[in-house]
Amino acid sequence: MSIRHVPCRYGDGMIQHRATSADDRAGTIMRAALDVALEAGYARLSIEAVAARAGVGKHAVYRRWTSKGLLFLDSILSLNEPALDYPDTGDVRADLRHQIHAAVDLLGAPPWGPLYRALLGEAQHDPAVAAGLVERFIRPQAEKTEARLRTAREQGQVSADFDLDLAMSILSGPLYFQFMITQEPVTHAYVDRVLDALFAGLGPRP
Amino acid sequence: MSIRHVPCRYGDGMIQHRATSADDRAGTIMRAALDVALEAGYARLSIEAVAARAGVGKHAVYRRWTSKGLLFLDSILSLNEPALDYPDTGDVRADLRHQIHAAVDLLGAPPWGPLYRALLGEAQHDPAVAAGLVERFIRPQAEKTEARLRTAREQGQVSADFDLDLAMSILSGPLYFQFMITQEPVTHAYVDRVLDALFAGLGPRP
DNA sequence: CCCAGAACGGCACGGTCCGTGCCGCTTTGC
DNA sequence: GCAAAGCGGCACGGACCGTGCCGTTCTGGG
Repeated sequence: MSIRHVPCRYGDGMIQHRATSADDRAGTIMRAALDVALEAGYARLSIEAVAARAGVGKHAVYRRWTSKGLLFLDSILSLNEPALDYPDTGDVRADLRHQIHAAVDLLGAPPWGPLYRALLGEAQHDPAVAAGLVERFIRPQAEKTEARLRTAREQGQVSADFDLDLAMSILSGPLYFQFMITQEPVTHAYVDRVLDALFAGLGPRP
Repeated sequence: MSIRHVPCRYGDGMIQHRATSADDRAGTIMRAALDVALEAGYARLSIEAVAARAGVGKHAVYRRWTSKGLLFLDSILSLNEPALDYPDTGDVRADLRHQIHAAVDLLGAPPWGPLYRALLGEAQHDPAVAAGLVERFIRPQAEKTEARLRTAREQGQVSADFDLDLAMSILSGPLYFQFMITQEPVTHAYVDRVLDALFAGLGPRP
């Protein structure tokens, strides 16, 4: 059996191409990219190194991805697209805490933490990577966050005035700040302190 | 008159070197780096291009900076180290708003916005750049923010429970998220919405 | 079943930029 | 006034880039 024009099985960063059920070349290449990045660091991730590691020609890479950044984006997302959903136990703070702890455990610490940081760095230089990252990872997460907070707001667990469009920025922003700017570890304790501060607000309470 | 071992006149990223009052080579090189970055983008910023633009040999660059990232860090900071102080009018929200608007105007929009984004991207790949950026720009800003909020807390304008160590993360994090992750414009209106949400808090008000 | 076309691995190429030597000259500071 | 250090210019080997061109293998429509 053969498939023609596999519809972005490996993401929008990929160029469409033919493939068969036996065509694991794209997967092989992405796995090789992760291997090289894990072993040598993102700085030494080159198309040549990936092709050599995967045992394919450079054309096989260039035919599928237009840049190293998009290859790396697909490589990372091919592993982590599942998970990171919100539970709904009825207690929004507990649910947020639980989901953010899971996200931080996955993306904030080795082995994936350094690679996720490198991907975010690449996004600062390559608009295509930034767009793909937002479209395929950040926005879906933002929508889940917004949905969970909307439910909570209807139940009176979140201020009726709260601007849901800002939810992702306000909840994740401080954690990304810690991760990307100060580059100190993002611990569960830190997440908890941020959540406490955000729910309480800066303004004085009567 | 001559000076020996100029003490980091151009920042910690620089290697110590002799200089005289007539030695404007470091300044010339940094200005050339900014010129090249502004004209061609950070991606095409190479030591060779900077040296050629500055009219110096490559050694003159390598003798002063150990990496392209540290040269770029010094170049950016050499322009923007002043300003960005907090006023104290007695109204903490107005003061925060005023200072953040100024910071966003300077670093969030052309011509410096794209270069600041590139610098933050470089910091994701080069720990020395990240460390220098935090030490020389982020931490001083954090301390100013903390100081202003401490005063406000003593005056009852900020919740007595608020964790001042988190001030910079919580106030700046959402803006950096918008700037680096979604890469949408950081407008004054956006800053105001974030401030409103942070002061109100997520939790329901009685 | 066959064959045109596409993808393949391998190789080589010119190009850019790296970081480092060496040369001969100028500036510096004891 | 002289040794040392910095200087611009130049050339080098090396890493990767992105792109051609081989001859081979796979694939899918007729």
